[in-house]
Amino acid sequence: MTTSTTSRRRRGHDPESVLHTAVGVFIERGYDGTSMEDLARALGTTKSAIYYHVPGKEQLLGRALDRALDGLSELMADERAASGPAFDRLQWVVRQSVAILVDRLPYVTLLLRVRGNSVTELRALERRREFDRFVSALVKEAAAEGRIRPDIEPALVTRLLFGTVNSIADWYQPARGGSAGDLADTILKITFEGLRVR
Amino acid sequence: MTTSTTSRRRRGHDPESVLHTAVGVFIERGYDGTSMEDLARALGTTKSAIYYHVPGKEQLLGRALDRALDGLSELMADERAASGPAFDRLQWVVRQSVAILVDRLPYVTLLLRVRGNSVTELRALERRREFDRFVSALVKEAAAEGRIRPDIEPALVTRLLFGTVNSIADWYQPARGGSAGDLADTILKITFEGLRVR
DNA sequence: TGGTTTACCGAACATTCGGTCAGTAATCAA
DNA sequence: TTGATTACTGACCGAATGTTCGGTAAACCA
Repeated sequence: MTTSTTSRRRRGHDPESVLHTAVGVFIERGYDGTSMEDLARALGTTKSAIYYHVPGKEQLLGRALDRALDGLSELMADERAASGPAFDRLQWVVRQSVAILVDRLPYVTLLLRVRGNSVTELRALERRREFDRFVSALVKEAAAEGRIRPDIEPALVTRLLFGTVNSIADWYQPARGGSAGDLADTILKITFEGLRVR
Repeated sequence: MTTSTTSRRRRGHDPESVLHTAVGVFIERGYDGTSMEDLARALGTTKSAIYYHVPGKEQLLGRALDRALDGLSELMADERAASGPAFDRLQWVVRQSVAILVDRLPYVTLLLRVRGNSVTELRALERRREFDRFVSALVKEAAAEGRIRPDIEPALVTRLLFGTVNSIADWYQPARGGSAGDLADTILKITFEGLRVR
């Protein structure tokens, strides 16, 4: 046996490892605050070596955002988001969103910070808005079913519900925090049953 | 009467108006994504004119962050956060936090995006952590009182509760959304009573 | 062994960055 | 009227930015 997995490669990097490291640095310093020199340092190489593996800084961001967004797309395409009472589907979507967030943490973290500064970011924002509309419709249905409180606008419920979910990205550490399932349970408990003891 | 308010000023800008505009642009494009040229364009002046009124880009950020943090400091110093049952104090702190967020929206928005890239940002993060500890202690007390559910870690409750509150900064538009008081009512309803109809 | 490909290096590119500075027109108090 | 102050302008600075390119050592295939 020679060195690594398949089709042995002699040294260094590949597009995947560059992306992985880049996303980490992007999160730490912000995308705009990260220079290619910063990336090179984090990878232990030179700027020009990076360009051998990936086409540039913005494409690096684009690939990262797509990983997060593909997760959400798969979620929306799932049959479990399409059949049954809206209330149950909503809970399933929240649970799955937590799972995706934890599973693809760095990519989703990056997505949540995008503000639309470039074509890449604008495209990502548009795909993200699609998911928002999807959830919003679910909340509206669940309200129509009479299963969630009718005294708060569905649009506001959606925003606050996913504000809670997305805030995970600000503090979750895979090593310390519990499993994604436990975290989802907690979030569903708080958001649907409330904090107060009764 | 000559021109404006007190001590008439002939043309243009002052530190306050520069800060106000700068914060808007910082939010739109991100601090690192904003150049002094961008600021000059937004102000309808030149880069060098900006430097007549303010010492530089980072100080601009520092002043903005201080406005947000001073709000939180005043909150912590308030007597209503210090006496009475922890449960009531916690609700008061949440309500006040929403009020500050809405009242100083652009400054708080900026604060919530800080990651610690410079001395200015690190100082801001440290002050923000102080507030987090303050809230965390309150949650712990309220749990000890038996008024909030005991089956979720106080630290996690704090994070999710303020994840919900802080998410306001991502979508609230003063012109459209209701008053800060109404918004706080809604948030307290959802977080303490839950979404589910019972 | 020889030629091709892979994976890089270092230097350089044009551009943009935050910031400085000498000069100046307009307004001010005296 | 004059001298000082205010509020700039425009040219410029060195450093840093993302990206390109000519070269090259090592590994590969024949």
